[in-house]
Amino acid sequence: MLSKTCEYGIRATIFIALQSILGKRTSLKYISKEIDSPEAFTAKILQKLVKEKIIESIKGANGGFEISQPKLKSTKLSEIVYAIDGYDIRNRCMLGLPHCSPDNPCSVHNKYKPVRDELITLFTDTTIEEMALGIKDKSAILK
Amino acid sequence: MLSKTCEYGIRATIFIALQSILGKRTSLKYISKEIDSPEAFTAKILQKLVKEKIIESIKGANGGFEISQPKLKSTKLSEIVYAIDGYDIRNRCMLGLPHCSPDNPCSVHNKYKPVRDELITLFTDTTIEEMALGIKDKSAILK
DNA sequence: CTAAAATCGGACAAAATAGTCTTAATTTTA
DNA sequence: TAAAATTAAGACTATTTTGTCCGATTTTAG
Ligand code: FES
Ligand code: FES
Repeated sequence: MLSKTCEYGIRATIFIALQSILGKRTSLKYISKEIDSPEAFTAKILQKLVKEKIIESIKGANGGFEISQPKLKSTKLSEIVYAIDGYDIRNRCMLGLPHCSPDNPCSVHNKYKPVRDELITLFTDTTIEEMALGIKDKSAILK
Repeated sequence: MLSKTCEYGIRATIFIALQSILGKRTSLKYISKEIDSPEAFTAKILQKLVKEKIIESIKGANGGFEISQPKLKSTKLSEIVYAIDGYDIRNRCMLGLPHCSPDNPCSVHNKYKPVRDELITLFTDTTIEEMALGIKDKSAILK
């Protein structure tokens, strides 16, 4: 479904968001500890998310990662997914045919399309803040 | 979502099913041509499907692959998926947490679970015959 | 100014997935 | 019976994904 890279990226973003909501900046070391991910690998993913302007990084001592208040509310889960895994998921054929389309459908297209559409809706409707608040009020976990 | 191995496996099974409906037995060479897949790799996948008793193979000249009439109707798409990709998809956490459960949900569990359930329903409700008939009546394609 | 704490960037390594090749075994047909 | 057509099986290779390591850069604190 999602690559491991993307899974780590989403969990890291949620944790950075949580800390930002609490008014704190957080470090790579702490992030990878709290989301239970390999530190060096997570560093690479965070670099990507910084380049894609989903999170912000501050170098040097007392540096770390954070997300601005406006972005917490405006950034959707879909942006993380597309930044890391690309747009392929939006119109990939479930049976691997080169072009998924209603004109040349595979044998499961008509059943799969609605499910995939719901997944895309989930991605585009869910905000980073929303996910982070789930962690804050302890109705969800990160590891 | 599904591995390439699984995609090839499903497409191959659909094609074998179609030929069986038409009363014909079909060969590896023809299958990989008709589903546009690498021949040697497809051979490996078919071996697996034979072992799992989803398709039958007949060795020697005029040999090939086929599916019995009863199995065409009784075998579900889910059986192919589980045989090749395993049961993981049924309860894998979208964010990669080690155990997906409603007791310890990740930040998207409540939204994702229903979508995943629909996917599983798609798998368990769809028969091989149904998929093959879509190819037969030209309402679906295989490559 | 210097040392420590942090991210950045690129090369490298390991593991998983995808795919190939060669030889053996089986069956039909000439 | 021998050749041809076919699947079976195992070793091998290639590619992609996942992950590590190290040195450079930036910033703060003493
Ligand atoms: S053509 Fe296969 S899912 Fe659309
Ligand atoms: S816990 Fe993440 S999808 Fe269920």
